[in-house]
Amino acid sequence: MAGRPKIFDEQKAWDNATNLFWEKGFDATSTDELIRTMGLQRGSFYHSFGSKKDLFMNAFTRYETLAFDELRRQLKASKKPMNVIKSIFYDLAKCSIEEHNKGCFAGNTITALSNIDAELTEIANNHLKRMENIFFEQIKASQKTGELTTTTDARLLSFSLINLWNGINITRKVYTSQEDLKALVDFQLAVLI
Amino acid sequence: MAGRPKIFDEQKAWDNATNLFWEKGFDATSTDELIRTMGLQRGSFYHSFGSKKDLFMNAFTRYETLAFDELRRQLKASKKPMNVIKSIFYDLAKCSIEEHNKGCFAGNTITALSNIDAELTEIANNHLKRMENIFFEQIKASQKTGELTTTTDARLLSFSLINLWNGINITRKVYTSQEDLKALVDFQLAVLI
DNA sequence: TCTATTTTTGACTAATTAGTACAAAATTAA
DNA sequence: TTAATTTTGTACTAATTAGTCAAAAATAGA
Repeated sequence: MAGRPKIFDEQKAWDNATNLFWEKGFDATSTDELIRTMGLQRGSFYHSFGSKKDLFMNAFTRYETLAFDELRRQLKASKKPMNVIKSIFYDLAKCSIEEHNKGCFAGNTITALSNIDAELTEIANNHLKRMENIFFEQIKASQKTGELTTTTDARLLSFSLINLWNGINITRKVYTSQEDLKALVDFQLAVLI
Repeated sequence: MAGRPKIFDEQKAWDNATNLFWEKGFDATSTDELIRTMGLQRGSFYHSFGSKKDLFMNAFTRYETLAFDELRRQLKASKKPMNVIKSIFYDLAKCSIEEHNKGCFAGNTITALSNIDAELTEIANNHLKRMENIFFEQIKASQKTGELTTTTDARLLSFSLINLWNGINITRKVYTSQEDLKALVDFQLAVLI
């Protein structure tokens, strides 16, 4: 396999594209800005990444894989995996204003595109469903091991958690106080006993 | 005051513009589509409504006034005003898929524009803060009258309610089952005793 | 060195965007 | 009837949009 070698940093190009899409959303991110941010030329962009939509889908999938692999690794490694899940929410509360404004990549996408692009909406929908399912599986497991003593239905708890996730990712854009957000998380996670 | 009278229905023009912005968001709504939907001509549009952004701001304010006036009226008229607040959430759970996909006008706006347009984001932020404050005032009042017996801090409860609102308005786009959403609302509103 | 393969480069297109200009038509008060 | 006022309709602009294309450049292997 010969050919002129790529001169841009592929990992960084993906990271920068993901970050830009996450911050500004699919529609408000122009190809011009993507190309600049990713550090390549117009032709190379379309040659290497297909189209703006292709890039978004692949960037999202890459982000999802990285995030879930890491979460599953942490859950497996922990002796109290429910604490890993709880810390997901406490981490949100600790974010800076810039991070607050980024919000949830999936939630942002669904909100912006649910009446615009069915394909991208479905990808983001599936992400949240997978996340809820990770919560569900862990809650069920922790109820078996005794880490959790609550007898509340695991599905209801996981559904409530994904809803908490969705809520905080908007609420923290409006209310940036870390103490207030922490108090909210305390209050909401009190059911996980 | 002389002058040629308007031939388009002003109320309906506002309603249609609001609805379109609500469904598709500020950026994804083009002036072409606005003009068509509002039933007027390009010249009349800019003459009567200024600019796309002016129209959005005025449409949002009009929507906000209508919604909050109605809510305050209901709270005043009811003997159990906390039931009015509870029904806000149960009503969300009962929506059709199309209504689910519309979501919250304010939440949509914040999500789409928080890194794009500070002015429109602030208007939508204030809307959610006002809503949370209506919750707060009512909870405080109902704790005094005895309608609520819980001693949980009124601010924490109202904060939790606005977060529930934000969450459900995304969650219901992903999980459209009315029973599941009702169960979530039941579970979350159990603190209002 | 030659060749096949791949990437880079930058100018190009066609469509869409928000907004403007302005004359003609319509309406009403005086 | 007329002067004042407003809407209408349409052609226009300037900027931005996503995406295309062909030629030049760089490599590995024969």
